[in-house]
Amino acid sequence: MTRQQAPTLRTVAATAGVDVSTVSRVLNSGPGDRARWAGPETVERILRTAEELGYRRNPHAASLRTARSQLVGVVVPRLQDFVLATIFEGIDQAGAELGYAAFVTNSLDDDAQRQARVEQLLSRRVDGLVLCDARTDDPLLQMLDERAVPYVLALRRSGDRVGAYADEVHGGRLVAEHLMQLGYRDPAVIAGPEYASTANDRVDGFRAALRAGGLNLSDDRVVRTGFDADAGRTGVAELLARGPAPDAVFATNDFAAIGALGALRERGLHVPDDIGVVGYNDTPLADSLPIPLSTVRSPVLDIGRAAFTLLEHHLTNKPHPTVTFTPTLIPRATTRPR
Amino acid sequence: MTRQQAPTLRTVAATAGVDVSTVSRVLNSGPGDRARWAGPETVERILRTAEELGYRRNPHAASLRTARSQLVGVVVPRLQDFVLATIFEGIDQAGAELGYAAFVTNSLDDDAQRQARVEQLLSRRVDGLVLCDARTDDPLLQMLDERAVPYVLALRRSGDRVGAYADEVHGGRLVAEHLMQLGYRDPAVIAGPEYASTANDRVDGFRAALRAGGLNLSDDRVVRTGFDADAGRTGVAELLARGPAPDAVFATNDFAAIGALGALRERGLHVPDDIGVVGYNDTPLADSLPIPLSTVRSPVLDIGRAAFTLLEHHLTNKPHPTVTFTPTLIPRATTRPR
DNA sequence: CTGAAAGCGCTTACAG
DNA sequence: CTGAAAGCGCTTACAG
Repeated sequence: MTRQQAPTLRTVAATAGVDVSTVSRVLNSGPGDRARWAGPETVERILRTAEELGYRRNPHAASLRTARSQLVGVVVPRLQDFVLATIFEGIDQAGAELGYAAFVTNSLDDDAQRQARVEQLLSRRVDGLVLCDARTDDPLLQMLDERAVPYVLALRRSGDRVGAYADEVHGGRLVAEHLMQLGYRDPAVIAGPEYASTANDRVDGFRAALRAGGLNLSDDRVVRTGFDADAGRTGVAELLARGPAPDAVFATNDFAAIGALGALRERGLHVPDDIGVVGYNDTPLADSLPIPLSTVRSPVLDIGRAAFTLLEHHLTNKPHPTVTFTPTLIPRATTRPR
Repeated sequence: MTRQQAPTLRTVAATAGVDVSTVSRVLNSGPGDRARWAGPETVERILRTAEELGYRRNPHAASLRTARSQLVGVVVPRLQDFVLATIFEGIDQAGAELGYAAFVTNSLDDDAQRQARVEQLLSRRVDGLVLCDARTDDPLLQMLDERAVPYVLALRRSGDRVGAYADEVHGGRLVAEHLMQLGYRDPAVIAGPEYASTANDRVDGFRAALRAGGLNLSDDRVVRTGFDADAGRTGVAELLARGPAPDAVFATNDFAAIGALGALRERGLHVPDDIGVVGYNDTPLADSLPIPLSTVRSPVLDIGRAAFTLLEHHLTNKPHPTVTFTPTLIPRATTRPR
């Protein structure tokens, strides 16, 4: 059996005995206003014929005509990262509900790669972009602004650009309050890279809450590394090299926290008895580790959904103000009362 | 500043003083055979003009005309799974090199969802599909066969359909040989769901190698659960409920292995002293766990790349036989000589 | 309420 | 080597 010749609007029109324009109008109207375009029995006949023939509109023809592709492009640092994969899923879900399809692509937080990926997406004629890899200072965004390309941000902020975010400052604050409440007095931070607003905001919130609680986070209690397990190991090594061990470590990412856990173990420091550890993101594994990890969870699926909605509002000239979601602290076994 | 009016072939043709057909032919030829379509200085002029005007072909117009979209659809069980995200990345990379773009979507291993996702992809007029969620018995694939939709499989097999796979039987064998070599004599298996060929093949290879080594894997040493950490916990509970503890556990997935690690710990069984544990996939975290996990690694990026190549060969009527990649054992701290 | 026509931006036989 | 023409499958003013 060979691939069936896909029926076109013309086929449907001929079979139903009406003009293609009528079929087009009926098929593109909601159940509510179909009556505006054809008599009830004509509508019924068209619908039935399209159904029987298995008609599907050719999106390329429609795009060509309307100059709208119903396609969006999503740029993430790494799709292998659970948080980003989930944000994409949210975008994809919300998009599908409105007839949009989404392309995703990895930027690897690399300038050249980001640039190339965005150009490819634009070549594919996406209607707009969701960028999940914004930098605090970001020339790419300026370029998009100049070219008037519709886009929104997600997760990572840049200036006061519109996007769907988690309240990372609040997240950092939750961690500090949790630690203070348990009696920790000398915490340290292993933070992600400077170009990510998320890492910065978490540290800021953490520091502010500590101060409000009468504690000071000195510079030698903060180390900036990356987002992976290796960063956690390096971070612990660095902190311990600087002097006496802190009584808790806040890693701004679960992977870094897990790396830290390993490094602490090698040095004979017991968690949570000798030292507390808190991560960020609530990675699926956090719950299932031999010592379940205390961490912070943000509603990342919702962030993805909201980002798409923002973009769609942008594309249809509706208001689309920034939205911010609130994270929650998930206390588990790597912290406990002292 | 408003979005620039995108230059079309017509603009380029007018500016260069030639016909659109000439521009089209020149732009669509490789550097080698451009000379077939225009004189050298004409070619040069066209290329320069297109460059200066920032011309990009409208892919929707091209698709409409050629009935080829240069789009492929990828269906994965879950993009949140590192292995699947990496396979997608391979497909996307290899596709981009040949001018293809890829859509990904989650099937969640759910029949209705898979069906719906595939239909959406087909509505978008993808040229073909890469399916990473095939089942041992799979009605969806039969449907695609009947409709003559071009597709290839990746990772999970179904019958003898063409795809890019890892030699999972070999992977299972590697685990068994590793354990026997270290002196383990009574291993158990926590296996993924029956509908996934990967889980079945790993168990088959494991069992065969054990037998070759004079060991027998009895039925009560095998428990079938799922692919996540919870499955690992449940698996351990089930195994221990059946009688004396095994001296090793092979979980066919790292997440399950990590869940197992947690459950063993709660029961006071020390890894690797009391019991060895081996996972599968070499998840990023495996290396960084407090007790680094022994596991098996398959070249999943290559599997993704190969899957795309297979599909592209299919689409262009070139031979495209199944390809199989060989996994490697990564011994770490959850197993050791007894 | 329905139809006829134009045109979106390409590619590709067909001529010359 | 280059051009003129047709047509892919839609949508949308414009008529009536």
